[in-house]
Amino acid sequence: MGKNKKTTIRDIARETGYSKTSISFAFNNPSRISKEACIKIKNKAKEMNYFPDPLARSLSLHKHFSIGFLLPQNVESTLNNPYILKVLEGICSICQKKHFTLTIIPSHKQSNIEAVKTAPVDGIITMGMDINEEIIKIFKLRKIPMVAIDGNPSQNIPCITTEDEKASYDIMKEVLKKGHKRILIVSLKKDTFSVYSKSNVTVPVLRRRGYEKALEEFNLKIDESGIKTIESDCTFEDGKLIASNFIKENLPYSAIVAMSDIVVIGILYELRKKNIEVPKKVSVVGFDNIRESMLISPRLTTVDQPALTKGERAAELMFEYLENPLVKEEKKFIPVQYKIIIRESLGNADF
Amino acid sequence: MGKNKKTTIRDIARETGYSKTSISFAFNNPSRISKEACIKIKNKAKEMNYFPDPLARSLSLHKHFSIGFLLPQNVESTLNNPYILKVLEGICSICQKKHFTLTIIPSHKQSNIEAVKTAPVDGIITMGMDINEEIIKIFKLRKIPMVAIDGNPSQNIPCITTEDEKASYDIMKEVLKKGHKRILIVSLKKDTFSVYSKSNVTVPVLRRRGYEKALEEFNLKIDESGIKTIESDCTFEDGKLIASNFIKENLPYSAIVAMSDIVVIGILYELRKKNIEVPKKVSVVGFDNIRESMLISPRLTTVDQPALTKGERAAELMFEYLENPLVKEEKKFIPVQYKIIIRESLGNADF
DNA sequence: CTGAAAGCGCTTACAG
DNA sequence: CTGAAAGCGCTTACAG
Repeated sequence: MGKNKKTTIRDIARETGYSKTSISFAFNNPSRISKEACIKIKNKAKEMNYFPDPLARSLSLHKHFSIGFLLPQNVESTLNNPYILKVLEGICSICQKKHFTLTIIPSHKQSNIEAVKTAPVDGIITMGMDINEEIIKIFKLRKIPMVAIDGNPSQNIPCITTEDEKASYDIMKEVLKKGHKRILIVSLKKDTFSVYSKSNVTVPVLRRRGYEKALEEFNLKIDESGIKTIESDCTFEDGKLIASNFIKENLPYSAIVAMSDIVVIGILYELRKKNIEVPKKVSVVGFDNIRESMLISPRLTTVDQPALTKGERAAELMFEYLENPLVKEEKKFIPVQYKIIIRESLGNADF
Repeated sequence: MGKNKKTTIRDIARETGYSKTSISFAFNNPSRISKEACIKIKNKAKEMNYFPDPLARSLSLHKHFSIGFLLPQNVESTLNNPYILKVLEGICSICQKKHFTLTIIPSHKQSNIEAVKTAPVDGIITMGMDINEEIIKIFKLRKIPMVAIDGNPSQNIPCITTEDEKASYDIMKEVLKKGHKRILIVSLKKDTFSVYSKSNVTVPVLRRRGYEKALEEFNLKIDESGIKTIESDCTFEDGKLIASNFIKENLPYSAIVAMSDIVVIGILYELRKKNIEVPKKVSVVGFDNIRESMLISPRLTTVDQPALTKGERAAELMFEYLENPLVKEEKKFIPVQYKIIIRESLGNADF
């Protein structure tokens, strides 16, 4: 005891007189040995506090019993975003059901390739469009399945996705129907939710396209006639910052349309602090429908994304691949329903 | 390629003519071989898309390069609690820095023992007092370190803890100073944040003690003279439920004191929905100071717990043990500062 | 029902 | 600078 080494299968074999094979069977396949042997072994194991080493077991079995979640950005911004956390919860609840652990893989800009190479997982769920081709290659080399959430269908990776363009079109339309003509679009940096940005199809790009399409129908265009766009980090803090600049500039827009609720929550927080009434002075809409959206005053008009469901579907798909490798080649694409949620933060434009 | 097996160290050895030893050195200890050998090997490795198998590497090294976080409750309630998520973020940010992954271990009531046995981690961070002795035993057998957040100092496990009793005393005192005499205490179930409840010292118990002490000073006592206590799950939903019962009963209390912000947020949400003014009709205070506390109207009076810091400290302590096994025996106890946050949700009792 | 042996893919003390 | 060999602690096809 104490500092010595932990008990191994060999110790139990020695002590019981059975072979390592039998010990192993006692734990994994009791029907292969006699009842008597099994009982003796189990007893001795209990007595000696033996249980199979997970690492060795994994090596033999070629299984880690864990699925990975590759963070789309650094920890600070991802784990601060209620939307992502909700997705994580969905994944984790399926893992719980399957008795798997969930391995969070923080992604450094420089080293996420390394992280993906070494992560002790049976499969990886990524988030965001436009996954680095090199990362995809590693998955293939490691022969582990991969599922993308909010992925880009064209990358040939099974994915669970919201129709971002259409949803953005819809919510912008709501804003325009209220008569708004001077609009500040709070965009996300182009590589937000991109494990590694290279192509041009990312979530922010799609959402922007949706906005543009709706604007067009009203003869409006970004960067012209009072429609401006700025980029923000996907954080509460950046939302506050944007709002305070907005205030300094004397509220040059009648509506703010943002690509992420957490940013909007920051904006609303700051506006309220400065006693700028919403939607009287300015209307605000978001995207995601996180819990905070219905807590804040006024409650937020936004696009509901079923984050929990997304996580669950992704994990379920992953387990399908894990449990039935034959399915693997099938490239699935699972769309998930969004919903426009109209609440008080959107009002009529004040002509 | 394709369906065949992945490239191993032996393939590279065969192709380059060097031994497996040299291949390994090229990756882990280049100074042990000639520059020329190293280059040749690296090139061939790149050409053949070789990288060391993480599992095999772990087995040899006896390291997983991952630390575990044992969820104190099922996924649904833990990953829904912003306080716990903030702790998780703290842990994860340290893992990111150390290039480790973070393995979330969902805990089923029946099988968390099993989960702890098999989790592929180098150390485990738990949350909550009163950790099951059997679980502690497994850590010892696995020879992996353990750090408890909100742990019970008497259990002889290094822990990061808020002075729950004192903090609860302080906040209750604030409520009493405002003249409240009819108070509803929304307690957490006794085993909340307990991996496995057995002893009597759990977070809810300590908080209750703090409340009682403050009440005593005002000659008040739980279950007497208008002070009642009810238990809730640590969820937003249960908060809503409590509030709606409270409303049905015609607001028999002038103040609600709850042990968890997320519950309070549910309560406030429901009160607002029913147009019960806070703090005019009833005052409300919480515990944790999650972000939602300052978003909701009215903003919440509560106890600030530095959740992020807790997670960071716990992880840092863990890495200290991992990097310097000699420190291991030292039983550290790191207290973390709380702070009473006074906001609008607490008002004077209406005499 | 039971066991000897090969294998999982690495790392590393040791010898040369 | 280099390599043969043992070892990490399991699992399992195969033979008896």
